[in-house]
Amino acid sequence: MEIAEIIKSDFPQLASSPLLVKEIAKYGSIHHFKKDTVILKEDSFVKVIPLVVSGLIKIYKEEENGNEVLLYYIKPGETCIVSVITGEKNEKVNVKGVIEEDVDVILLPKNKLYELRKNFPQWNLFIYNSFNDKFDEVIDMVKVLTFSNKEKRLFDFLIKKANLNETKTVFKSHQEIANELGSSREVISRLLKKLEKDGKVILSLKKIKIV
Amino acid sequence: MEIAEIIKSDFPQLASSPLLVKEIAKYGSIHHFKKDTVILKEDSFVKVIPLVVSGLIKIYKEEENGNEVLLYYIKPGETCIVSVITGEKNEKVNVKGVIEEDVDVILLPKNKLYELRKNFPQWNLFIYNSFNDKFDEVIDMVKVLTFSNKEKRLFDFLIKKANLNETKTVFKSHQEIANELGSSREVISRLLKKLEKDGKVILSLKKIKIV
DNA sequence: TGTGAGTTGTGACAATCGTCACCAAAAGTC
DNA sequence: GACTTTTGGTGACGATTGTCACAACTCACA
Repeated sequence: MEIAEIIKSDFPQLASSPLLVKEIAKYGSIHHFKKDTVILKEDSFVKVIPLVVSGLIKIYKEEENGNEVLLYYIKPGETCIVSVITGEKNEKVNVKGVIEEDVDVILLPKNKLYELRKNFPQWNLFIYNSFNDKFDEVIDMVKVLTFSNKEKRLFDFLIKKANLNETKTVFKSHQEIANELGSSREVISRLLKKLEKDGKVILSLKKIKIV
Repeated sequence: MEIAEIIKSDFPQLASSPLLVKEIAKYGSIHHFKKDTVILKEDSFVKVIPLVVSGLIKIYKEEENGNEVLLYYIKPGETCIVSVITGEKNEKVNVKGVIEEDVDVILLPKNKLYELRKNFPQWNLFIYNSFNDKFDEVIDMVKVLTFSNKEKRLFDFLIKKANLNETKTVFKSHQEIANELGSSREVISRLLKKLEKDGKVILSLKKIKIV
């Protein structure tokens, strides 16, 4: 499929400007990345801006000691605001981005950012919206972390993750979940067992179905 | 002092464009707000965008049950990104903003936002920068909330808050701190006592000095 | 100078959660 | 099929933290 067609169907906010669509089609290129590919490396400079067409990208923060904190996922129809902002500012990235499920992305060269920002208000609004969405997500995370226990945090995570696919199922091991939530495997196992007893999830190997 | 002068001395990023300074001077107006004034109300629409000249604004999220979560402070030289973004999007605000220390602000009418964004790349970059800064702060908060105990969280908070004035002193009661950190007064008292024993702070009534 | 509201100190207790230890079950490998 | 690796289950224990209870202190102001 042509880039212009993809933008029109998957990025409605950008599609409202035919000139902008043309511009993106002209300078963008389609790429495919496989699961576990690192697409954002801490302390590196951004060269391209991704517009996610399919798949899922995980953005998280990694500590010196190997700990990680999940921040959010980038879904189809979204872009990576960290890339956009650090790209515009010519600064180093301070989060990590990894392909969670194979993605198709349109990549825009970083040096086109200024032009897009200057000439296309729709682009700017798209960025503002993206920023707003992710900011809200992270703020909500702060709220949950402040007032809720791990069980709520875990359940919130499962709901959010499960909603990203049709089967309402999370395909992850307890260890993987523990890593993303900054907890330990044993705790996650226990809490999942409790959620199962309460009829909220159904567990099987590397597979958690939301009831 | 003239608005143009203030911009030039306190908002270097904006001052790089004389035309932009002129524009802000033309449509902005200086206002003073006293401590505890609510300047951002949840579920309301933004009418003006503040550029903080002096003082401090506290941005936090309030729960239904009265709980609050401190998100960040807006210092002199900064603007309120939540206002900018929700202003541009014509959406309701979902956080609360209260004057923490008497402020002088330049207020810009919301309907000038589009023009500024469209005509002045410096404005846009200023907004991007502001967004980036606050996003980083909140992300860091997620990290601390995930991996650190209350003592670290409390000490981080004190450091950050104390650095906003020259005396390295936080003028707050234990109860107020507990509210902002989503904890209880007793816990904060205990931890502060511990910090004092460890020689990290000096306590007196409604006053905590960082050593 | 005495009173009261607001602020701080602290012990006791329970719930939550991280960690260690060890086992069981499932999947992959030869 | 035997072995190894990965994944999941669970008891025990201690540290952290929220809560209740109650005492003590500080300061404004009458």
